[in-house]
Amino acid sequence: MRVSRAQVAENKRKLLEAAGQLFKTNGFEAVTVNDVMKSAGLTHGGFYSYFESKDDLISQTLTNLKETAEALPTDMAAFAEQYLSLAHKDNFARGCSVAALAPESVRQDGKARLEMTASLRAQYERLSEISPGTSPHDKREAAIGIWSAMVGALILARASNDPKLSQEILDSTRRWIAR
Amino acid sequence: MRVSRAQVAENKRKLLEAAGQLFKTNGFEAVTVNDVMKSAGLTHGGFYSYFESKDDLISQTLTNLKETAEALPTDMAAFAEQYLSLAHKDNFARGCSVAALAPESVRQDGKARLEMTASLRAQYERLSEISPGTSPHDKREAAIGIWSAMVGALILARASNDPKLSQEILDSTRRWIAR
DNA sequence: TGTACATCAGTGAACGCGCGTTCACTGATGTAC
DNA sequence: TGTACATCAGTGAACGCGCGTTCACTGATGTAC
Repeated sequence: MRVSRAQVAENKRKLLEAAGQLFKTNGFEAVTVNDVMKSAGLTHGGFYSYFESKDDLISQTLTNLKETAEALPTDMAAFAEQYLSLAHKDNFARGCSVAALAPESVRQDGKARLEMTASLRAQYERLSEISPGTSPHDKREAAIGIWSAMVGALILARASNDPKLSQEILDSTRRWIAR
Repeated sequence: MRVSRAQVAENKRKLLEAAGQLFKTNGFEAVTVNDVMKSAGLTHGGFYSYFESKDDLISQTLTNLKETAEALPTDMAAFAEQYLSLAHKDNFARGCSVAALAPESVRQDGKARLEMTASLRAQYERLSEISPGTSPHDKREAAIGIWSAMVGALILARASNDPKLSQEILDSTRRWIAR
């Protein structure tokens, strides 16, 4: 049955939020249209009144993740400590979208690639402001190097099935960044 | 029809090599059993005389990738230059297994995780030997930090759909590592 | 070395299953008067 | 404000398709004598 405009807006918000968490946890392919609809309390048939296709859902979800990203801490050491923590390593659903989805975005269509690239640019600009260095050029170079190391460390710590090695990867990378 | 033992060994070698390239290029899920068999000139039905299941193929492929990994350069700067190149960024099939498959291995079964973890350990030990630092502890910490940055940079450079940004990520990370 | 038979790698049709997508229908919402 | 109708979000069955996997069969290889 038909539903109010407010309900439609709320459903779409729920769908995009659920999709973001599911995609970050299980990857684009393993998450089904039905999974996403169920997590908003709907049935799968209604999917196409919200999205044109699964590809459309993916690109809209990436846009949503980019727009709802929380503010960046103002201190690099504090940001690194939180980012390179065991808690973040284990929390795929609410964790970094870039670490979770950048590797998969390579194989997605143009819109998804575009969103991911925009997220990267935004992150480099924000990180440049709190990066070490005397010139804007040096600060940006540091921001890029630091972001490579942080994303790499999170991905590798997650890939390890040995918690001790995961911890060592996070800790060593954090100390090496600050060297 | 039956085939000689030598042919069986050669087929298995071909299958594992093709699977490695296909998985690194398209991911575990997108590559079908049929894709792998075709690339060795066989039909899909024969798959199960070589592997127990697709999961078995995945873990055997990871073992094979680890064992057939080329030797590590003896110089960190030379290694970084080759690893952080546009050529490597564009060459998924023959490129780094860790950057291509570590993000996906998280969702694989125990054997695949085990192989990936072993690959990580081996890489840290090899990189420790050519890393800067005065003590073994410092060298290992540097090796871990450098490997995080290299893998992260390759993944992010691949995620970007703007070649200029990709190049900047690779170059800046390389310079930042050597700072 | 040659022959007869057992083995088994490979083939291709078939299976069950889950996926993305479509569709006819329902009934509450939104709109026109 | 109240009524009559049009709209459309949501439902659940159904679709076509491709996947991993199974299976009966084929015929060359490997083995026993």
